Amino acid sequence: MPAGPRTDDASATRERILKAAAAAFARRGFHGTSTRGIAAAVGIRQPSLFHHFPTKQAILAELLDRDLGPALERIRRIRAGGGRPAARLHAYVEADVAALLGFPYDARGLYDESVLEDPALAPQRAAQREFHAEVRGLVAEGLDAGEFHPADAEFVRQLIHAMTVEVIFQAAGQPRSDLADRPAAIAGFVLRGLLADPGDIDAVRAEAAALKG
Amino acid sequence: MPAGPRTDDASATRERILKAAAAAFARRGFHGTSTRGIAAAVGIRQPSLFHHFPTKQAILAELLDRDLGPALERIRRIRAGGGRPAARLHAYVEADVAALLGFPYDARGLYDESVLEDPALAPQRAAQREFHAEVRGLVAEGLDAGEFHPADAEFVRQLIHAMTVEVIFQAAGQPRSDLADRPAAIAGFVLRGLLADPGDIDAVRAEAAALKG
DNA sequence: GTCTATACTGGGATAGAC
DNA sequence: GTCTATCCCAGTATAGAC
Repeated sequence: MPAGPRTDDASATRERILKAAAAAFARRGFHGTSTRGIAAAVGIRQPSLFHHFPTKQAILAELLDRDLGPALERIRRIRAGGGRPAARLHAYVEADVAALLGFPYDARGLYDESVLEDPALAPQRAAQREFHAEVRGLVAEGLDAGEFHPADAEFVRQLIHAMTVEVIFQAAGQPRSDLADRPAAIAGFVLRGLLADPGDIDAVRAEAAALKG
Repeated sequence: MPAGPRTDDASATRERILKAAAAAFARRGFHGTSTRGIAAAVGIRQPSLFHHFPTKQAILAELLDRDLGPALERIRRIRAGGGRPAARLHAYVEADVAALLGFPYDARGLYDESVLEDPALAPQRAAQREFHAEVRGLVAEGLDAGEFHPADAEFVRQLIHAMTVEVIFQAAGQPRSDLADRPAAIAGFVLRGLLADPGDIDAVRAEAAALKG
């Protein structure tokens, strides 16, 4: 049990650094954010940051890990389960949007710039690739089954990604209660846009709800 | 007629700077892009940039102007015209996506970071606000007419924005011929997602086509 | 219109005291 | 674990020759 007052303080500060850094990345982008600015927001001096993280990139890496890890787990669980592709995609979009809204750090700045191309962030880049491949695979299943309008799976994946991410730009500064309907709203919007047979939407929604429970 | 060989060279270099800067902003973001990098891509030395643009921000400002000016004109023309809101929205999305695909500079890096908040870019920020207000107004018309699923107009506007912008992330490095169907594909996707009556989509598409001609 | 040389600033990271 | 002091580099922008 390596926990004690000193450890608690340290991890609390680490947490505040992650929060402040995420907020700053969201506002100014990674390159536009200075370690001095992060430190000021936390209430410590700039060099003190480096007691908690070896580099500025390491802060970003940790934020990415905390987002990507659960995201990968979610999509893999859904892909491994049963149900028709359209229902599983609906369930995935709902779960992903809900997770983004519940993410305790501001995720807006995490994926914008191509900071991921830096070799130091290769693991995170790889995780993101895997995640995208899983989503694309799920879309491809629906296309192969003839459930969706014919389209390029990667193109559709990007549209879905754009919409799920968009919700966090809305979320900033809004009360949670106003956003409770977002997961279902976005999943519904996506599926209505995709489904070859529009009348199918209610059945898909019902099956997706069953998959959740 | 202020044109001559020297002027041609100068404006040609200006053009190459805009292209190179846009590509760099897309890859690294505004803050992640150095004037040295832009100059190297153009094939001149870093200080020579400042003969063509007073500051690095001025390069971004010009790129924004070239995108926002026509975009505002497009949405205003559509809003001033007739037709039911759903058809006009379809026509707008098609026109906007087509324009983005035809934009001669890489637009991916132009709106990501909140560089627009800098006072030096206040005019561009104002233009963007106006543009958003027009789109939101068009969406609100459709909502008021009962043509769309009930939703927040600003939320819908952001979803539309995310999808139209997403296309330029796809466009990078792809042959134009593969993208010819994108405007119609995205407009169709958006309208299917929005329409309260899914069976309406063909009528909307037909009226949108008439509006174009 | 582009060059070299350079001023000046801000930012990431280290050293070492407390 | 945080501090002060400081190093070092990258980046924007200017001066002035050609």
